[in-house]
Amino acid sequence: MGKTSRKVDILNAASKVVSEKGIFNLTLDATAKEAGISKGGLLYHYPSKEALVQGMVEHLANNYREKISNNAEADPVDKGKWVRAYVDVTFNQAYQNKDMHYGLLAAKAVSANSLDPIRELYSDWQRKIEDDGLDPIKATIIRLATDGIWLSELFDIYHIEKDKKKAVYEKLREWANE
Amino acid sequence: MGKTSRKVDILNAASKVVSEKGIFNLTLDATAKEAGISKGGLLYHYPSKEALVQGMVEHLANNYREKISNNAEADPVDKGKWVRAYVDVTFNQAYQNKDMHYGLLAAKAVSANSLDPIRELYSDWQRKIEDDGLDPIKATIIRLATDGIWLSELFDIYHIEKDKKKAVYEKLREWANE
DNA sequence: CTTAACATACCATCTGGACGGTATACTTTC
DNA sequence: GAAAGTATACCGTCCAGATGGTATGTTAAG
Repeated sequence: MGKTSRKVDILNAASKVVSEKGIFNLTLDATAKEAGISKGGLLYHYPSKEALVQGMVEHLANNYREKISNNAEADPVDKGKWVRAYVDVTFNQAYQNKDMHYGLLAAKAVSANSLDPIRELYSDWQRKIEDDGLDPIKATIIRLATDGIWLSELFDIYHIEKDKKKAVYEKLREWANE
Repeated sequence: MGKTSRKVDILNAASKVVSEKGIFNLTLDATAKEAGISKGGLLYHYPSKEALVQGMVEHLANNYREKISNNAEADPVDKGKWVRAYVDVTFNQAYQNKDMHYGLLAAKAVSANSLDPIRELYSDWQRKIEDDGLDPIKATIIRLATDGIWLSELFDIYHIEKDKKKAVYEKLREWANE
């Protein structure tokens, strides 16, 4: 538990508030209380609610970019490495804390352009996935299916059993190696 | 343009508010104004905001259930008909008005259990899709990829070009016929 | 005349955020 | 090296406006 910066503390607190109490209760007061500081202190770091949400989105976008990037670069095989990285990270590394979920929801709720960092991230990935040496349509489908898993967890819509999730994962991985 | 019931008018108005101004501005006042009635009138039909959102969710769940059901029943081939219905409706019929999007967002924002009708719907579909005569894992992947398309439109995260979307659609359809 | 379908007026509460202060650390000046 | 100035990181209070919901009309239909 090294010392994290106060800014990151605040972002984590905001995520926690969204996760526990929903978007409508993501208030400055609640976030400040969760982060253990006052509202004034919070507003010092993020001068408005929109700035706070912006901070959440940028933080998680950077996290994901780095994770997937690291994964792809560590892959010894070039062909399909971005697709595999996308699948692996989403299935196995993305959900310890559900930052991405809550950040996305908050961003969608707050304003249209607060999602811009995510848009950029996705365009980038999509380009890499299409240019990954696999059939672009099949690669896109692998990616979309991965997003589908993600959607179901985001909205908590239906629970896919562990075994089935694993089978899906393995099939997608298999396709990403062809 | 037939006369729709006032209740449905209100639900459409609520959807429109969410689409144009975001979840945070889905207020009773705004919904009433959009529906052309007073707040008192709105509260006569939906006695609370939660009831209003509940109404949105149930309405769209019924719509979708019916659409997919009709599609599947009209399919002359039994094997894979639910998968095809799911793909077809999501790709081609679901987005004229984005009810599902806004209803889902509103429900997720308002309370956990307001998503229950959607959960039920999805469990139902998943069961049918797995028991559709295709390889269950492949059928699930087709379904997840379809959901992925849906996610990208819901969050307006990245725009998939028309041609590519069509190619994805055709590949998924092809798989649904194997 | 009764009931359904609204409208109007009003209220208690909450929220974003502006603001004035405080304590501490760092920098510059003499 | 001490005093003065300045920047950083917070705190606690206050307020205007928005919001959900209630209470009380009013009107039209049957």
